[in-house]
Amino acid sequence: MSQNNIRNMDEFAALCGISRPTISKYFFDPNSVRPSTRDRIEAALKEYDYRPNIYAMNQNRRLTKNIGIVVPYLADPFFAEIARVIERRCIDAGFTPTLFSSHGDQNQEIAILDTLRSLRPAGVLLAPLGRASDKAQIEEFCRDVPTILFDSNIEGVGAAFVGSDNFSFVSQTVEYLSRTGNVPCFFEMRDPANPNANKRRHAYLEMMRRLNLEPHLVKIDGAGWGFEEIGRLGALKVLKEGLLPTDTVLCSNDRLAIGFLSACHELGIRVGRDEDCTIRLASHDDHPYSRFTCPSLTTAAHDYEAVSDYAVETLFRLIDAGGALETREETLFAARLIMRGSA
Amino acid sequence: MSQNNIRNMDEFAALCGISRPTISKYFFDPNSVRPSTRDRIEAALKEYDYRPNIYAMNQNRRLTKNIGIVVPYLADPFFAEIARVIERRCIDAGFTPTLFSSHGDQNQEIAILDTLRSLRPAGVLLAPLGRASDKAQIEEFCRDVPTILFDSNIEGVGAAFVGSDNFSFVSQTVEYLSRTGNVPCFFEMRDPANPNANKRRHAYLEMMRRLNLEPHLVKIDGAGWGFEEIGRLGALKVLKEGLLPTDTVLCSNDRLAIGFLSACHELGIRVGRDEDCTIRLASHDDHPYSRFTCPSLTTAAHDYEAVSDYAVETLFRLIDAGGALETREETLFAARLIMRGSA
DNA sequence: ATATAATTTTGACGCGCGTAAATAAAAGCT
DNA sequence: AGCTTTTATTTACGCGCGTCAAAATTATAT
Repeated sequence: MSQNNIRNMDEFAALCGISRPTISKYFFDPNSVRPSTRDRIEAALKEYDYRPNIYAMNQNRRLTKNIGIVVPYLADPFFAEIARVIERRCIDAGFTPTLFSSHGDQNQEIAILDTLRSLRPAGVLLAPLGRASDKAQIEEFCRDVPTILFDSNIEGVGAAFVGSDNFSFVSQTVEYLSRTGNVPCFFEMRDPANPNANKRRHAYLEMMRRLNLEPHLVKIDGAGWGFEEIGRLGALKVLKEGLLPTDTVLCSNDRLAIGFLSACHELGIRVGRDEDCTIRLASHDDHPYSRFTCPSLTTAAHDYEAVSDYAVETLFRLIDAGGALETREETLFAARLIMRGSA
Repeated sequence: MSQNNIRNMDEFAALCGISRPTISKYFFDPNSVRPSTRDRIEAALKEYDYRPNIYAMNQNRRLTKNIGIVVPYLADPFFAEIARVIERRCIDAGFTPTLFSSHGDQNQEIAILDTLRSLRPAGVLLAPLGRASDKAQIEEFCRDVPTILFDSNIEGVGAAFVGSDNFSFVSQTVEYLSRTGNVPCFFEMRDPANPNANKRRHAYLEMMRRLNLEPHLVKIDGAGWGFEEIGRLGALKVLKEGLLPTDTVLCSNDRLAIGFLSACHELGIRVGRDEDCTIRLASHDDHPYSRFTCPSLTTAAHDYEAVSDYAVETLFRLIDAGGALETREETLFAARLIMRGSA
């Protein structure tokens, strides 16, 4: 690779022996030029290591190759993991993804949408904060920018929603728990930040109705995204005051369950299926850490790959379709029960 | 806020009654214009909601307001947390941070540096992969782009390094453990990905020498960034085969310790200070989950805030100084021992 | 009020590339 | 070979803003 003193596309085109508009076309889509010219360009590219100025490119293109990925809380490894997969898919498809985290804060979420507007992305994959989101702002954003919602739905907003089927999660855990032991109570935050939490509560109630069992909701206080600590404090209170209606607890999500386990350990309460255990605990999400808790968590797992892949795929369809799909699709993927030590 | 049909800075300048070059100056640095004009611009800004085109801006500016943040592994909440703080500081200082994760992969790290070059950032905060990094490439990058290394040092590379003092971590845990019980052995990966691991091993050996105690290194196999699983498998092997030289284990980092705890639970081994416990376990990092493990982890904590703040502050100094500091500074922050249940 | 310094305006050019239309060349087909 | 279709070239303009120099204005100090 020789020293590249190439300042712009004109010079590179000259070195290639190919006209600048063709080079420009190549960089927008390598497949849009004849294979023989593509080869010549790529040979020159190898030799001279030229890269077009992205600012000049994006300024004038109808559509950039940028994709925004927004997650509500990146310190949650669940979102880190899903973001990783999505990022990979975007890069492989020739896009430039940029990752944003709202860090659980409404203002940050709005600020991100603002930043995203000026990035003029081809599309956005947005996992909203949920209850804490400013829905009007998100709706307005989605009108201007082709957006797929994932993980957490907002009715009617965005071109499509891709997520997990909360009923599938809860039905499996409830069925399993009630089949193998006592009736599960449902442990959750009183004011959950995420709409999935509400769907899970309803699913629990519905499943209990179907099974002809009496439902018990255990609601704990706490706000924000520090679910482990909220779960821990809530569990401490519930356990100390003997408020637990049954010996089988189904947490709304794994992070609450991690806190619950921590509380149990503090109080010397053994959790699991063994004879010396007094509580069974199960949960939902298959959080990356759930297999390392003590005991490991029985949980219903997201189909990470399917959700990520389908969300990305839907976004690409949306982009190809010029920014609008015929109808707003909602796609839900089923959960997979993972039986581990805690129940 | 009236409907903004403002297409460019010219139109906005006309609406302001201020010349475009002055507006341009304002957007580069609001303090560079007279307070009275600043007020007029900001009043108009409120009314018309104009935002300059970032692509046109960045194309022509000598220096963008972009800052790149690169972490080796975002699914590790430790990095997610530090990235969050750094991001905040950058935004508050009027910069536009972009977050990248190498996801533990050398090729990704190189690809990120490549992307960063074309972003022409004012500066970069880079936490390298460590052993897996292509040092030559990073070195070359740092010659072109003002870069501060953090978390993981590469000798002589970058304008400065800001991180934690590994000796401070290990000296405190070793001192505490050996004072309150049996001599600790050091539990680590045979080929650690991160250079901090090597520093910690040396610190352990040095501390043991000073205390006139016999050191024991317990090296386990495994590659990659799935430390919990590596720790779990390593611990299972060590515990089953009775290879543990003492009842006190000091893990190189919390994620290994989380895996270790998981293994202990599987084998029915109780960990902690209580009488019925057979192992004491301590570690380093104060991972966000370390307080929720069972038992909670005694660990040495990073001064997250100090590291983040000083890294950012140093980067700003570097940018102000035009991209080069007089000498390469290495700044290390001391750890803080956090005593919890595991030791 | 006057001199001086600081700020703003005017006018103009350039950045690197996208894009469009007309033309030319190449490829594919019969 | 002659035709059609596809692809590349030529030429030219525009995007939105940074930046520069000279001129005009405004603020500050004496």
